[in-house]
Amino acid sequence: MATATPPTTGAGEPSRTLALLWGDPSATPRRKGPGRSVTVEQVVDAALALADEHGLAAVTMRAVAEAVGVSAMSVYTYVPGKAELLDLMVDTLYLRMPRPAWRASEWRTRLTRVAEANRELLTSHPWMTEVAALSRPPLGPGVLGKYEHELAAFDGTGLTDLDTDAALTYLLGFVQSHVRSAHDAARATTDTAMSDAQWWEANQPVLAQAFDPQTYPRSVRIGRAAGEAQGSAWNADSAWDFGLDRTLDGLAALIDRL
Amino acid sequence: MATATPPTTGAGEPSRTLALLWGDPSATPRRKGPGRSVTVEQVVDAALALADEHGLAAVTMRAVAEAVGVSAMSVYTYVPGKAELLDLMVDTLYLRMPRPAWRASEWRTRLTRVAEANRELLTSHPWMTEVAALSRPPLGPGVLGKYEHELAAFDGTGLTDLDTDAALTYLLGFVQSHVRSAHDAARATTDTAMSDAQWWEANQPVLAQAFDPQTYPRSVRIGRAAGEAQGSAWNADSAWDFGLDRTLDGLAALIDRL
DNA sequence: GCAGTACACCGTACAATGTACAATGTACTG
DNA sequence: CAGTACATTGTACATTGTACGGTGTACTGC
Repeated sequence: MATATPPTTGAGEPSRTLALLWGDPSATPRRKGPGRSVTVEQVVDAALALADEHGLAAVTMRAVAEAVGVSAMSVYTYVPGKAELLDLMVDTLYLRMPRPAWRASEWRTRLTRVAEANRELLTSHPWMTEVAALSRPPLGPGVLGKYEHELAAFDGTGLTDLDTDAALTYLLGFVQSHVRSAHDAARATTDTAMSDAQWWEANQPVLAQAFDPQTYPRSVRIGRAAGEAQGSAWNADSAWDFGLDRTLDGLAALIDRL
Repeated sequence: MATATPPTTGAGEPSRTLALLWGDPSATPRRKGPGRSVTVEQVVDAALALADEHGLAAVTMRAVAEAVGVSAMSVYTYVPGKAELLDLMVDTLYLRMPRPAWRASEWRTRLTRVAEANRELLTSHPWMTEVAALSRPPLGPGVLGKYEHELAAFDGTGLTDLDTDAALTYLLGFVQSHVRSAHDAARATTDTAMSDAQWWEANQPVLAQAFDPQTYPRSVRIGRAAGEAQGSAWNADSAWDFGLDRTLDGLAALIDRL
């Protein structure tokens, strides 16, 4: 960051990002200067590989540049800045998601597929939960195609247009929230190189005094119960099943009422 | 970041953070050396003020130091590092939340209050959605007190301990996800100094081609409908009402079934 | 009262980041 | 063939968290 003010995305030419996202139709017949050594797609793929293998923090302009074999500053001739690169990464992955036709007649089955597909995507690319916004995504072909496909899963539910949109956002919000929690939990045990049990053991003296059953009766009881039942205070698969059932039941109250 | 490896939190002495969170009972009778110029609480409050007024990015160790009137490095005699400072900030705000007794007899009313209290907190301190983890929070008195209080809202629902915990996490997940979206949407219009309408206008040429009603029939129809109905593609209050109703209905399917 | 020591405080320094800027060279247009 | 637009690059700068070592202070043991 060069300045203290928040980095403005593509200041001056707001459509530059959109042109990039939509593949810039007037790009093929280039005019002057030397040929480009790589392609935007290669740059984005390199960034994706870095993020998947070493986390979002590993996606630096220099690292991306080295991965594609150009200097750091050359990356800026392909993308206006890092923010736009991240947008492209997200849209690219959205674009590559499979879009099978909705055969199932039950809306619950279709929405379960939607949720599971998103869970898989975010689990394979955990950094996306730190980047992908639900309410103001980059309007690229990936985002739009995904949106259209997932909206189609609501066909036949009888929901209004506005309710369909709200329902989809709600469903995706659950998935994102869940994967984010799962990722946080996994990272906590991973990068401290300390299991739940070890951590608990090491902090026994402080915790014994803090976790007073008189002051926090429910917390202590539930903490113990959760630990015994699922080996840890938080189990990803249990939470997923619980949350998805609740979400679909919540939507059922709207859909099946009609 | 001094090294390329991820910063380990309190390496060597894992209970240091906990001692800080719980107010370090053996801290009052200090032994040697000069008296401390400020207190941990002052440091945390300064960091909170910075985050609230200028966003999370404004919370730098130097800025915090200057705000309390010490040098940058002196902050490290109060907190082990920035990660711990953020933990303290979160726990402090949790600790200060009001905890009114649960008078309402209807569980839906009580859970609505829980959701609204969290929405208010996160809306007043939007940076918390970037920091606060649902699944592995800092185990301080604020987190624990809040947890206990919110668990109590489920008294009388007949849920098992495990289900109560899962239900609370689910409810809070919705709130966090919602506020995050609202924050993203607000920031998008704010720091580009461009309204929804202006943005749409400026990108008309590209968008007209991209938003093809043949390829994306539902998206185009719904985008238009949303824009006309609520002036923007995403309306925070509508989304809140929708989501909260769905969440409570989803839980009702579990609770009222008993 | 004095020596010793533990600790608060601070200045300096370093590695890493995004990216502005200006120089250099290339390949197309007239 | 001259001119120019553009890809590529090295250097540079501001900003970040924090490691390190020096300095002075106030308490402990004699």
